[in-house]
Amino acid sequence: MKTTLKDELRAAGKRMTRTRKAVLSVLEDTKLPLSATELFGQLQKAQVAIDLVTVYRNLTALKELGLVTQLELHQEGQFRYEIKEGREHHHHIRCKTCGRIVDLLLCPLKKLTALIERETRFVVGDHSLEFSGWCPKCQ
Amino acid sequence: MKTTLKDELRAAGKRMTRTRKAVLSVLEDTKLPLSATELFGQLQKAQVAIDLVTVYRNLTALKELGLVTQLELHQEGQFRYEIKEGREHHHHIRCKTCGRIVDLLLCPLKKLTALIERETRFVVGDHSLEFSGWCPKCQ
DNA sequence: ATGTTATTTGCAATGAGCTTGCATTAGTGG
DNA sequence: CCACTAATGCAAGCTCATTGCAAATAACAT
Repeated sequence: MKTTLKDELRAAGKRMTRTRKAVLSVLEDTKLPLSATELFGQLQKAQVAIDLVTVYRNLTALKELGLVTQLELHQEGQFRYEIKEGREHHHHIRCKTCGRIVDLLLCPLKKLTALIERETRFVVGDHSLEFSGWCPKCQ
Repeated sequence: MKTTLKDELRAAGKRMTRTRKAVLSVLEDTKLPLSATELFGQLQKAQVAIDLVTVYRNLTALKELGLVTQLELHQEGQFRYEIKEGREHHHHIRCKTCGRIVDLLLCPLKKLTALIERETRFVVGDHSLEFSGWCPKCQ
C-alpha cells in the first residue's frame, strides 16, 4: 500500500487541485531548486492558468507538509523550492557569473551537529550549506 | 605603519564621513551580525542623524571594500552585516524561536572545498553555512 | 584658510519578493 | 448531486533593498 501524494495531502485536510497538480508536476520534472517566479514562468510556458499568489500559497503548503524543501542559495536573497520525494539530503553550488546551479551529493555535517549541540547547548534543527563560485564556462 | 580604516577607504577613493564613521562604530561595538534595519535602530538610539538609505549604501560600500561581511542566516530572508577586522572566518546558529544568534568558531569546510572543486570543476568562491535550532531557553 | 571637485547624503520614488483580505470557484465525501 | 470547506484570483499591502537627483560635505590643492 503506497501512499500517493494525494493521500498525503488528504491526510492533512488538503485537496489535490488543478493548480497544485501543476506546481508539483513542474517540481517533479525539474532537477534543480526553483524560485517562485521561475516556477510561475514554467507554468505559463506550459499554458497553465495560475496566479503567482497561488504558486506561493502552494509552495508554502507543500513545504509545511514536508513534501517540498525551501532553501536559500548563498547570497541570492530569495527562496527556492525543491521536491523532496526520492531525493537525498544535499546541498548546492551556484555560479556567481551565470547563476548555474549544481547539486552536491555530500553533507559532512552530522558529526559537526553533535559538536555544536554540545558546545552551544542549542538543539540543532536545520542547517544550510551553500557554495558559490565560478562554473567551468565562466572561469 | 598600520593602515587605518580611513586609509583603506581613501585607497579606494572613498571618504571617511560622519555617517560612515557611525556605521563602522556600531559594527565594531556589536559582536553579532546586524541587519540594516537593526543597525539603523542602533544609530537612532545613539542620536545619529542618518537615513536608512545611507545605511544601506554604506554597508554596500564597506562590503565591496572587503571591510564587512554580508551574510544570510538560515531561512531568515534578509541580509546581515558583520565587521571583518580582527575576526576569524566563522559561522552562526540562530534560535528558531527567539532569534538569538550565537557564533560558531569552527569551519570544517577547507577539505570539502577542494573535493567540490575536483568534482564540479567549479572554482569555489564563498560558502555559507548557517544553522538554526532552539537555544537553551526555548527548548 | 579658502576654493574646487568628486563623493556622499537625504528625500522621494521605485522595484523585487512575498503576504493578506475577501468574494468567488471548485474539490471531496456523503 | 449537495453541502461544506479548501483553494483560487484579484487587488492591495508589506518588508527589504535599490535608484535618481539636487544639495551638502570631505579631501585635496593652492
